Amino acid sequence: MPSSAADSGLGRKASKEVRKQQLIEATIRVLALKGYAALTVADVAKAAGLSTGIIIFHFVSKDELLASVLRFLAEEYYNNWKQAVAAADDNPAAKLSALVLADFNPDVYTPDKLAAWIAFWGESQGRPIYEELCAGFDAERLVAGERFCRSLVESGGYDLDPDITMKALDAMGDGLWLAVAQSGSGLTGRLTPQECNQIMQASLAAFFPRHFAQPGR
Amino acid sequence: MPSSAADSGLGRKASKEVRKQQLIEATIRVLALKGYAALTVADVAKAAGLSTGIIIFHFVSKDELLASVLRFLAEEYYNNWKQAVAAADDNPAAKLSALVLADFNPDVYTPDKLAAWIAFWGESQGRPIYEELCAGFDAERLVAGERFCRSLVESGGYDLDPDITMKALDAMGDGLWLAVAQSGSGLTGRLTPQECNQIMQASLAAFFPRHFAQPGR
Amino acid sequence: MPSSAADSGLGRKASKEVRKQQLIEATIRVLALKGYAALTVADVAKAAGLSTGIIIFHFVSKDELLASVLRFLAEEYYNNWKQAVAAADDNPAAKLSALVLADFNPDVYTPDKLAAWIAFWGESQGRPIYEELCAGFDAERLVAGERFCRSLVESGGYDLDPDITMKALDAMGDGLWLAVAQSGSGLTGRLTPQECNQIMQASLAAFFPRHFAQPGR
Amino acid sequence: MPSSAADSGLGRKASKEVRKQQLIEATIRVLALKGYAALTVADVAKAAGLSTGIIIFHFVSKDELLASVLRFLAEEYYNNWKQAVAAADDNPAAKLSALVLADFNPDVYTPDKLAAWIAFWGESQGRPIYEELCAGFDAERLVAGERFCRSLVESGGYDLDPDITMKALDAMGDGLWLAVAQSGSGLTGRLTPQECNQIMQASLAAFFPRHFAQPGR
DNA sequence: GATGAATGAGCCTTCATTCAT
DNA sequence: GATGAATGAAGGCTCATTCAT
Repeated sequence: MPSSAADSGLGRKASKEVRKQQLIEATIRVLALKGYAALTVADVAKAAGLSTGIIIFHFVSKDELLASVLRFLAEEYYNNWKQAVAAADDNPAAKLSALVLADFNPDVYTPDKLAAWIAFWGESQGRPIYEELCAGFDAERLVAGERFCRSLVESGGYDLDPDITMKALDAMGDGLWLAVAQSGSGLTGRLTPQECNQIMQASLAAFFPRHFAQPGR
Repeated sequence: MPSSAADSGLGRKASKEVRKQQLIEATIRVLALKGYAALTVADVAKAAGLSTGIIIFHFVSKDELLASVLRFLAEEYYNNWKQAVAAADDNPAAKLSALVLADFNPDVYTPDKLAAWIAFWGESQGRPIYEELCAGFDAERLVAGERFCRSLVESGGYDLDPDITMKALDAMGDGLWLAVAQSGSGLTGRLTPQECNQIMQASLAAFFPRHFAQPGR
Repeated sequence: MPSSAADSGLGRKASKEVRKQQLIEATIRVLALKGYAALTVADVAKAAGLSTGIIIFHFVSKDELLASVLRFLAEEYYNNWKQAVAAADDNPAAKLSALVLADFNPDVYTPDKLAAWIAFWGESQGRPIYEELCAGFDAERLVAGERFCRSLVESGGYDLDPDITMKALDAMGDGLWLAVAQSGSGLTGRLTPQECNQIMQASLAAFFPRHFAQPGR
Repeated sequence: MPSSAADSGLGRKASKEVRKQQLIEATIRVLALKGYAALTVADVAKAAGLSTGIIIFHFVSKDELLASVLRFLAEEYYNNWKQAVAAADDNPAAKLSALVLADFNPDVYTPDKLAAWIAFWGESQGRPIYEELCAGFDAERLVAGERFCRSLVESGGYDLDPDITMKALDAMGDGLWLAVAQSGSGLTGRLTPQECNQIMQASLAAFFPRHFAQPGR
């Protein structure tokens, strides 16, 4: 059967890595569409325009496929904020802003990808993969963010605990992702990545008014 | 066969409603322990100290059991914040505080229950149940919170958009729940409901410094 | 819950035998409605306006209930043709006619009852009950019929084998029952007991034209 | 695992249609052996020397498997009498004889296949499949048979109603099938296809003595 | 590499039977 | 006698995985 609409135009001779990436992306689409529990290898095969056999061939098992997807997402996430922070002006405000706003880079984060993330969150109970793959990365980001917050608190004389503030911003980021991910379901009050960006900027301005301005004012 | 440890001491002839509630609570425990995808009817039966047959007898199907669990959680959530707001002092600051802190009432929200919520979030894609049951409740809470924020903004002269502020607080609440739910997994930086309460209070103080003080200062 | 429409007006104190008969009749109705494979004890209970427990109480098991139904039908069948033959005029033509037409006595044979019979035929494979209960009765009827046929052949000088003739009439009787039983399903060309009677009389006239006239002529 | 005795020597990669036919035939064998109610997918799989999964893979559900069996039987039945009538000499007596005797063609109708038919008769209540698949075919055969009877009545001057006569012969055919099908159960007076043929010929001779002779005389 | 028929373990669901009330 | 919640064995169906082609 010739390639489906989802095939991305790759022929039968795609290299090993290209094919794996193609399957990872198909899995993300299915995860967003059906959730973790309802995802089957056959669904992924169909979404990729390939057969079920080839998935097991490349990934050994369904669990390993899903672990590869999570690994891809985690690395992409890490690279995305790392690079955003590196590219930012060399002052704590710009760095912190880059760190927390990187999560809403529309080039990287479509609702589909966020929905895939939420699906993994929901399944992190009882499965050690999530922790194994994400715990270190998460911690590093929290530590970096807290350092920037501390600099701002010290230089701006804010009455804030930098640890608590970073945890608040981190939690808000997760919550906004959830809202974006559920936007596909038509839930009331759900958001676009652009709106999230605005909400996050407004929050930065609330916590650090002498370093950030309310957006749009 | 003697009752298992999970039986809660209820005899064979518990009333229909009591038995259903007992099964709903067992389901929440399993959801927290194994996640949505790995939950089986047999797991729930074992956790409740009953047989698999009785679950279908009372709930018709596994899907209907899970819908009943979500319905229970959604109603409990609604009643919890409604009652907290009603019991609060009659001023917008107290009302808003009651609204957003109700989510961390330790009498209601154990890590288990939050993990169950996250499991449903992860599966809300592709299943209309979540939206059907929760959309209206969620919207009502956002509207109420925004009204309190607007009062504070007007009386306190803050440079804030009430809608955006409430969405920020709401997202933060969801993100904190996620952090609590994952505390069972040993993930770094995860939180207890008490810490969440503190973080949320700190955030209220950041947004509305003339109405709330930083906690512990 | 008070008695359903199917209760036949019998109160809670029905005697053992009356209650068993009530349950047998409910089973026949269910058999006609749903067939043998789909019949459940709960269906019968509902049709009788009673609980499932009482069926097992009276009949020990579902198999025993169904055996009782078949036993009832077989005995009713036996008594019906025996009595019809006994009541007939004392000549072979009248006796044979009474024998084969007894199957279409509308006081005894409603489409429901015939459908129940067919359901048992369909399940007679692999279950010895049918044979155990019916073989002797069937044989006795065939022997009696053959004797009447033989008398007619001898007295009428027909070029017929009495054994084969009786088997033909017997098979036709079964086939006509099938047609009546399926009349509930709306199958084309299906028949009423009255039409069967006519067809059977026409056949008697064909086999033994000097003893029977074509009906309606 | 080596193929069982029932495998018929077909390898793992039989074509889709061949495999489906193989499973249909296994189902007929099980139907004859255990009846409709007791038939399980596992029984059929075992009888075919295959696994249970492959049955659902090819037929979607047990119900669809059984419907496919009935469809096969109905088409085979239709083709059998159609072809027999077409091959017969071009006169009404030969056509009618071919029509009614086709049912006892020993190349097509083994006791197993007849038992499978009876099993479907018994379950036709409450299930519309039987009617859907067979009603049209049955009607066409009755109409054709009646036409032949009418020709004979007109040319032979018989005092018969062609419609009633054909219904009588049709019912007799069904009843004889029933007798053959139950021959496996050791019921007294049960018949072989050859005996049925003889009985049917005797009946044709009884109805139309100027066109058919009593067999064996 | 790629396919898809085939396998079989595991799960949801049904339902005859039990038994406390 | 009668009820109906509870049990648990059995069966239909799903789906990850295998493997002949």
